[in-house]
Amino acid sequence: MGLAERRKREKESRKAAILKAARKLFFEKGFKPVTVESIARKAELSKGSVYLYYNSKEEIYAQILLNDIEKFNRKIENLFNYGDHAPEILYKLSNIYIDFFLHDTELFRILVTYMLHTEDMNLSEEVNHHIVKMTNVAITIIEKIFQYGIEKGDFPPTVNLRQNRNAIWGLLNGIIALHLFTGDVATREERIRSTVKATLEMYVRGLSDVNTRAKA
Amino acid sequence: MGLAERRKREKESRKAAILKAARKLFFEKGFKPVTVESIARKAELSKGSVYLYYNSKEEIYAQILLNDIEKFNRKIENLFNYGDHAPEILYKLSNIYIDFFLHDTELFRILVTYMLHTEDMNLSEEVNHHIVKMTNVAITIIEKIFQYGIEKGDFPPTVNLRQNRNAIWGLLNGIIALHLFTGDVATREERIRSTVKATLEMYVRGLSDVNTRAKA
DNA sequence: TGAACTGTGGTCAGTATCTGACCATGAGTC
DNA sequence: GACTCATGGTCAGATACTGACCACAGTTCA
Repeated sequence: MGLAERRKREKESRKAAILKAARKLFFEKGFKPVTVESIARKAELSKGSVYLYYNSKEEIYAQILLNDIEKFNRKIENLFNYGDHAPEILYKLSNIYIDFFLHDTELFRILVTYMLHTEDMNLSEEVNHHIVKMTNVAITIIEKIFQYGIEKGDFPPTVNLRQNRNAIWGLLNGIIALHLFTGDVATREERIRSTVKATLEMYVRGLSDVNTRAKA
Repeated sequence: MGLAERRKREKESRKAAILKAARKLFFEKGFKPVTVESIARKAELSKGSVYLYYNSKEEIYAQILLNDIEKFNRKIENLFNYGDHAPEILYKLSNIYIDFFLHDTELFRILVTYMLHTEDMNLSEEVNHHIVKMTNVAITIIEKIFQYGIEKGDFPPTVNLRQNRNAIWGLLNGIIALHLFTGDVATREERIRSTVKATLEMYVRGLSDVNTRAKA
């Protein structure tokens, strides 16, 4: 409650307004079609002011990614704290991951592009770093779920961590991609969630069958 | 939702912040002891900025008075619209008037000073004008209530409008003044309201008695 | 009584913040 | 390969804000 505090508050409020405006536009149109001028107008500022708070259009984009990734990390932080069985944790993680991309389809496009090793996105090292980091976090957590599942007896001890981790990661992204870019938008969420759910159930059943058959 | 609108909004927000800060300080300490610097600090601005929005300390004060007076006027606007009998309207007006000064005891002090014709407040013509105007509005409404009471048969047609108007105005201010500046603050509101209520009831009964006795 | 002191309303030169015309560049067109 | 167009980024000028400073009224004290 002072003069300096007020100015600091207003500065942060400006930065947040720019980010909020940019997020909406990026979400609607993607990266390239959004002009800095349009971000400025939506944030009720001039273009020059936008450059007072961020050094480039890309920096704005990177900041949005960073925020989203942090939010994702916070959400998966507690996955193991509810005493769920491994398949349930796997299912919860999938839904968090789906939420994430329903909220930011553009990020998914970047992620896919990144995974395909194309360089035409022309993203900075910083942005790339965030994406890599997030990808690693997600992949690592899947591996941890399998590890946990083995320890708890949900999965047979013979499952190959790395192999299953990659399989889940692949099927998750594959299903999301398939539905995110095709079909009716209105039914998209429902289609993704139900397909992922069914596929995961099938997959987990398959894991146990292997075990059962091995025992028989 | 545009750039110009945002700047206008922020300007108004600054003016409002200054007024809000000043109101609190004036209410606590009166006019003189409040420094412009203290208003600025409470509004999280510098003194110079305060002078960007208002030309003088007195102008700030006048603006607060004006706002309060306008609020008062809005409240009494509908007094006649509920089909109440004249004594009830009189009672409601009294309570609005009491609310007004419980909210701004300093204004009451000014009003009393003004009514005593002393010039030591050194208020500008503008401030004086507002006070006169408000006083006139209140006095006029009391007279109207008596007029209305005669028409509706609540009061005998023989009552002298001007005489009764002055009497009510005097007793109202007298009771408020007595309790506002004496006794325990905690019980102040209750003391004022109950005394005014009892006095008004007595007064109205007196009016009718005159009528009854005249008829007998 | 008047010199010195004190406190505060009001000023203004300096600083921070904001703006949009302008420039450089790259993509698309013929 | 010259031209047009769109847009990311720059910067000189405009706007908003700050606090040291001044004038002066009121107070103290010899």
